[in-house]
Amino acid sequence: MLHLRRKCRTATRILAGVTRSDRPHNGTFAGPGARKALTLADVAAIAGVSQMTVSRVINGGRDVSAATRATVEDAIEQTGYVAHHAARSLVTRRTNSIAFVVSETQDRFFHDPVFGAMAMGAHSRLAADNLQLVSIACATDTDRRRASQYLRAGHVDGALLASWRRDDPFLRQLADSRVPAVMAGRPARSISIPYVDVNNRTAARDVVRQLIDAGCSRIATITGPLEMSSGRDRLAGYKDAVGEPIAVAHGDFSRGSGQRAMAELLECAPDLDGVFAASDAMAAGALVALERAGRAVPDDVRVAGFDDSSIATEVRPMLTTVRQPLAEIGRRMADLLVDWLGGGEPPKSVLLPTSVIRRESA
Amino acid sequence: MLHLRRKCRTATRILAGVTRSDRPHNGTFAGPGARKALTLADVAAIAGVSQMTVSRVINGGRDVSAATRATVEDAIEQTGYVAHHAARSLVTRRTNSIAFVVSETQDRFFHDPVFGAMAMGAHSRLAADNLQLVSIACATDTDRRRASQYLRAGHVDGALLASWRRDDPFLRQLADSRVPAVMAGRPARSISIPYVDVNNRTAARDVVRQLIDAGCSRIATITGPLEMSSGRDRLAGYKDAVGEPIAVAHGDFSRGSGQRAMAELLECAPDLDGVFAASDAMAAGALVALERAGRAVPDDVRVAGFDDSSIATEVRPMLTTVRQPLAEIGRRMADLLVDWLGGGEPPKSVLLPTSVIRRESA
DNA sequence: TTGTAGGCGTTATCAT
DNA sequence: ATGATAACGCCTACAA
Repeated sequence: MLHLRRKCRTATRILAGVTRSDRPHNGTFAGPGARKALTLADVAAIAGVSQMTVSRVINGGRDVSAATRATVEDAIEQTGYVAHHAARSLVTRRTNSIAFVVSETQDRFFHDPVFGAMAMGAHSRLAADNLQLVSIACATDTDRRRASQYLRAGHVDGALLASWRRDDPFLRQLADSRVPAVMAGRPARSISIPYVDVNNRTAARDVVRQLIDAGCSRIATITGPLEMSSGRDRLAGYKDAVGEPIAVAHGDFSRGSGQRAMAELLECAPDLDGVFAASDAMAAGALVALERAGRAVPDDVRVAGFDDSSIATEVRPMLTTVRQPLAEIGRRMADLLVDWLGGGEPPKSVLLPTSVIRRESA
Repeated sequence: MLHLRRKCRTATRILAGVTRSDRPHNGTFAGPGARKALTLADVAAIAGVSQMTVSRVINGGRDVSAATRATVEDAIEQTGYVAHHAARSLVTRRTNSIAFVVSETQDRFFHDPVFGAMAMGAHSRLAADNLQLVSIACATDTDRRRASQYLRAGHVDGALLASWRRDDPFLRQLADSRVPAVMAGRPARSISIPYVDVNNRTAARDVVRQLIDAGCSRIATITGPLEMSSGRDRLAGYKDAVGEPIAVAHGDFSRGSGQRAMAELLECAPDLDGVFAASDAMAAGALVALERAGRAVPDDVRVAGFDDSSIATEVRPMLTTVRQPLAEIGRRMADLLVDWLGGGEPPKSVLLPTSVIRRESA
């Protein structure tokens, strides 16, 4: 919506008088524990029935007469009663919540659209079962220990794992625990966690071949962390396509690391005419470094990324990249987990297809 | 790190043989409930002591002889025992976790660095007390209802709230509940939730004056949601500086909305020579729209943003903007909440300072 | 259709 | 220093 001054008196008038900045103020707060916590017994007393009846109404209301149900619902409405999670969970063994645990800093967690896309997919699947998705970022060992404890203590019914190094001890610990978990990307062989992944190796090979087909003969690469399957496999795919690597620089999938790595590559292999970055974020960083070095993309140097996250179309030139269905990956992870929780059987892992997307950078 | 082919045989050799893509495989999984859940009694039996002793060891180990403690710790280590959260929480009334609840889609949640910076600040403060931060995004009413239930059911000890419209019914519901919560930004007057904020109005006024000082005489604005205090106040500040608005377009703080709004502004006020966007993300979107329209920034049109999030330095030209201390805001929110949980007293709200940062766009 | 009794796994209280 | 016992608030039986 847009309002020109002339055209939109209404909007302007509505705003008048409500836009003054207020100073901080504080009303009166009940404070935690000020009001005694409401229990089933309280609501039952108000409704004039037994706890059991209230419980029934809350959990579906079956086998309750319409009249008493109405009474009880009134009481619930009036008191704002919500069943205490811990008490309920203790007996039902369910929390109705699922954790999305990413082994990254809060900053990277909230900055890389890859996680957003996955979370969106997972969220939509979980919402169908009214499961609450809670996200956890854990970058340090202390963080990971805390998160691991959190999961194993039973705060959630299961976990979705992303951006973990393939043999992380906490991953192993989780696999040994009874917490159902599904990973994005493959763990080490010795760790039995079902996963959803793409064939990173062939996908990387294909996009590098695209670079070759476009005329590149000296293609360098910026890798992801080699402790993660995706990092290793994408490097392997690059090698499959180019044979002997011209130059290899290591990043951590982040934009900043991509920029640094590109600067290094330019120094060590100034004659390169193509770069495959193992993530769009790193490719975006590479673009900045190339611009600073006065290299035109794609004319002097062609650049390819990986992910097809929203970054790919936000940067100029827009990135040629490997599309992996991020939201679908999240959805499938959630799907496997929910099935697992329902059926009791650990699910089979899944491989999803990728495709090469040609845009401006190559 | 970078490895030229010649220089880094080691790295290459290390990789050889481990990079083959594996097909999906599944080991044997215990599955949920396959192994009987471990309890205090089990550990106690193994250690040959009472549950109480094990409990003591877990919770600090005071009043336990060194010998028995060692025995018990062995048993815990050996079994991988972790106390069941629900049972413990039922009696202690503590969960040792805090929710960061943002009223946005998963996508926006994970895409706007503003939230990342806040979360980082909050996380660092909470980590000091070993509190787990869990993040929740709720864009729809269904989502918000679920999140509200989650909070009121006692899954967490308290909540950090961000990006809520000032009079959201769920906000009100939360304020009426016994869940301690601290907001980023001011709620409606009638809603008593302590908050951490900046003076959006004077900050916006100052950055618009900067535009004026730079020579702009026809400054339009792209607002945030007017249902949020920050959106309202930043618009008010803009008006304070310019008097009669040239043109006003409305966005939702997101990049895409900024691009759309800028396109509208160009259509309705083609002679504008300055734009104040109420967020860096929208300013970034505006930059794209201006580029497409062939307007040079800052030569033809000067652009100012708000937040000084990482976006401000990622786009070209880099954004002149209002710096608000996002991480500090998160930290203070966490601080207030932790104090509240400890002291029982609802905290006083806090205003943090801002400053105008001049970069390339204005 | 409704109510009563018991137990989920832990910690707090009180003995010893 | 250690152990027995009673809550915590809810739900699953079973009984009425």
